[in-house]
Amino acid sequence: MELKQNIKIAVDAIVFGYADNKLNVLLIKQKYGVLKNKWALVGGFVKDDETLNDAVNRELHEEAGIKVNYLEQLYTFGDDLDRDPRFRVISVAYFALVNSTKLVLKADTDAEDARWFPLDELPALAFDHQSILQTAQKRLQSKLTYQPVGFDLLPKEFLFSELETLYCTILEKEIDRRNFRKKILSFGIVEETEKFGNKKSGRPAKLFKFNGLKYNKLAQEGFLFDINFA
Amino acid sequence: MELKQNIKIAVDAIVFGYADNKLNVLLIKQKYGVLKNKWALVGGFVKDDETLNDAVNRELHEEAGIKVNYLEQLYTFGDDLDRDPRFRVISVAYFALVNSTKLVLKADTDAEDARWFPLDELPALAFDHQSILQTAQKRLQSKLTYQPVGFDLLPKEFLFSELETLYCTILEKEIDRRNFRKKILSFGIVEETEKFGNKKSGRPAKLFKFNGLKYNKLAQEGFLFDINFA
DNA sequence: TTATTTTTGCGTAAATTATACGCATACGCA
DNA sequence: TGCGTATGCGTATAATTTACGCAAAAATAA
Repeated sequence: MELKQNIKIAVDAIVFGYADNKLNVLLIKQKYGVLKNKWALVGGFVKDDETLNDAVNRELHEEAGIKVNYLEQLYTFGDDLDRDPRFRVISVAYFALVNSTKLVLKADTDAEDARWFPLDELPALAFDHQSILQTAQKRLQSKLTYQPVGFDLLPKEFLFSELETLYCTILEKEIDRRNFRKKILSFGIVEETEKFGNKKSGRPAKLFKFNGLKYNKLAQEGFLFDINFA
Repeated sequence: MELKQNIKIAVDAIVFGYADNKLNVLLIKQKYGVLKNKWALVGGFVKDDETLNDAVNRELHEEAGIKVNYLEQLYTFGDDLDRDPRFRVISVAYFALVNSTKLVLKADTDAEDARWFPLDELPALAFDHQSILQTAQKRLQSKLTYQPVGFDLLPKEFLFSELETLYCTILEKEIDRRNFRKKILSFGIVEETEKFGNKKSGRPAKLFKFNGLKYNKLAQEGFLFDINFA
């Protein structure tokens, strides 16, 4: 077959983190190339002998030095022929969650700088990364309502109030505290620990932890986690 | 930049049709190449100057001569380095619905034959197309429960019993006829026509039609079409 | 010390929605 | 005319969601 295709294939990762009641996204500033001094998503070209999955994890490691908590394919952007001014690039975007934005971001190989940006304080982004980010945010919002991915954004042990604030922040709406607690507890996928978290004031609250095994079991049985509130 | 990437990018389409209370899939048999005499999904390589979307529509036209009713990106398969024995191929799979499997399938350019296969009578498929098809079937099942895509598989005017049977067939479960009707009607997105459909026996039933405008309006307002039954 | 504020944890009534049916109607057919 | 079959409407009951009340436990202010 004399197929001569001149399209490059890349992967990009939208990494969400959560800290101080804010949703953050990981961005990097490239040292070289057209992206010099512009903020962009973590990403790069796929090597001939690596899977898409390996490519994303490699870029995450090389450009920011992190391992993510949750990773799934988001969408493949290939309908804009001029996404990249250099040549035709099709990008497979991945959606990732990490449970601490306090983790060390090492700016290694290609990246000059790697930083967390709150979603409401974004700098100008390279290429079509702004639009990819919006797609990712929508995915996070909808995912949160039928899959307990919120735990991937929190530390292993957390307060119920933290989980609740996370839901309110991401879904951008008010949720009744008592009904939220009841619903989440009814699933049986969070467990009480003996420890207490410390806040400045108010009644001390127990720390809870997510039971991944229980979740997997229920998910396998086809249980639906309908986490919607009026 | 001295980037030398040797990966080909293809598109594949999983086209679902519905006829005689069965869910069908469109498959083609190639005339030339490694796929000679093997059944496969509609698909092919993306041209340098066409969008992914254009590529799918072109292949659908060239290989089967059809225009689909519903089309959306499904998933990008690129984690198996040996999907294609010839060289590394990453395939962006699309999910499509057509409202009549009676439509003329012209076997044109590359395809020797194009045919509808009931999901329970599939031939051996090329490459990893079997697994792609399974992903598509899951997508169809879940999509049916929160987006009224069932209408894209039926003719413009249909009987309620036909719509109900379609849901039962795709979701592979029994649904109470009366509750199903009540729920669908409650959304206000199907309208009664003056016409009657003809069946062999039983009370004559009115033909209904889907109101796409009304659906778009509700969808935009964020209305949730929860089409789940016990 | 005592009152006030804040946050937690449990509970409950009302509204809404889902589920499981009953049954009269309207045809074809013997 | 009676029977089989499919349609269209209705309704009681169960389950779930929603909207709150309120006491307990701590920090903080008076």
